[in-house]
Amino acid sequence: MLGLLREPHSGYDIKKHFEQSLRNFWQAELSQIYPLLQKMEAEGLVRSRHGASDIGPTKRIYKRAQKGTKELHRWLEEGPIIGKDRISYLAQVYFLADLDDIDKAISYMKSLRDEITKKVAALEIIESNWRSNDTRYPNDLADEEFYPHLTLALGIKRLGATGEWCEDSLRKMQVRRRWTNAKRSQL
Amino acid sequence: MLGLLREPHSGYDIKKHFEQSLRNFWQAELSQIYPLLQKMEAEGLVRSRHGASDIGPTKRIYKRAQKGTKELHRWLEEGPIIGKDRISYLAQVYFLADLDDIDKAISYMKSLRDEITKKVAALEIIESNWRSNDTRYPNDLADEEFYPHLTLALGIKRLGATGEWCEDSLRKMQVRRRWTNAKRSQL
DNA sequence: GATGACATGTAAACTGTTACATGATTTG
DNA sequence: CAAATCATGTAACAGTTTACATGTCATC
Repeated sequence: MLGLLREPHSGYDIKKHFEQSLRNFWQAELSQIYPLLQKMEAEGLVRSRHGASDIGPTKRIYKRAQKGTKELHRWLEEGPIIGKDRISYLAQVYFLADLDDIDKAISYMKSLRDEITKKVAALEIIESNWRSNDTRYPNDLADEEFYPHLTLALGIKRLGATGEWCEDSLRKMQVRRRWTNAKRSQL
Repeated sequence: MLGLLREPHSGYDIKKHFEQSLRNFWQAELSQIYPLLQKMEAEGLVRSRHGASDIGPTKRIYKRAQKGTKELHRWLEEGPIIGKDRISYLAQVYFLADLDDIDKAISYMKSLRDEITKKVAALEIIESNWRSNDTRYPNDLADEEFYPHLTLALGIKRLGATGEWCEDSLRKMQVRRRWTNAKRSQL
């Protein structure tokens, strides 16, 4: 939130940012955003003023205060925060054996692959649009756009790797299915 | 938790599992595990009995009930849960421009690369130990071990891709630094 | 007998989601 | 004027972490 509030934005605007550029690695609901903005204002990290909307009712526009910038920089200079990412679908994969049904496991993996494929395609469209709308993309972008580009690039790379893993896994699982069927027909 | 409780375990044992094989995609504290076990028992998903420990005080041993197995299978058959993973360090990367200091940004990325390198090395050691202790690894493993192997393989693959992205990003950033310095010396 | 690992829990604080509630403004 | 979007919020619940509290058993 502090990062986004380098430029003035309303809570509603912030939600749009979460839905657009940040959605690959962070999300937040309006019901979390509004109280947090109020809390941050009480703490002196941001300041608000009223602003007219181009379209729709008036907004409350927040912007980072000096204290907020200091806090943001402190967070950035702490170094990378890693190691706490949860991946729900991996928890499911981990326990697929419990179904004791290789066909169900394979169809699980296929639908995972399909979802991943969709997501990577969506990111690639974002990137190709960016590329065609800005001749500076990617290496001559201003810093404010270059770092977001890096996060997009990682999103594409990771999802691509995940898609390949799905295909690898499917191949391994299909081999196991043949094995199982061979055994069964021996009975 | 239901997945793990196919075999009987105490809360303390479950914590060990989270610290070992599941740590790459899921974690939980004892203070979350114990109340949850109690809640699940009240709901009839698991049953508990007392059990002696090899070492240390007696344990409360939980095991999945039929209802728990049903619930686990329902969850698995729902299909993949995706799209809500948060990656804190990407939020940091996104806003690195705010520091307005390419050297700080580069040292951020270097320390990210170092952390990723460490993690991938740790996973590779787990895998190579597994491989040397079990000749069936990976394709002839029993299902109960094969699916955990898949999650380990994805962990390695994703971290590897992330490490490559760090190196790519560092190269791009170093080019930008030279650019900035060239500009500065023109003044 | 001190230390550390084993073992189980509670309380308070914090974080996040879902549901509810309200109302303004724009567009068809 | 109906529906969609814009805009801001609260309340209840669910999930998670940190700190606190207690006690057992094995090893040095």
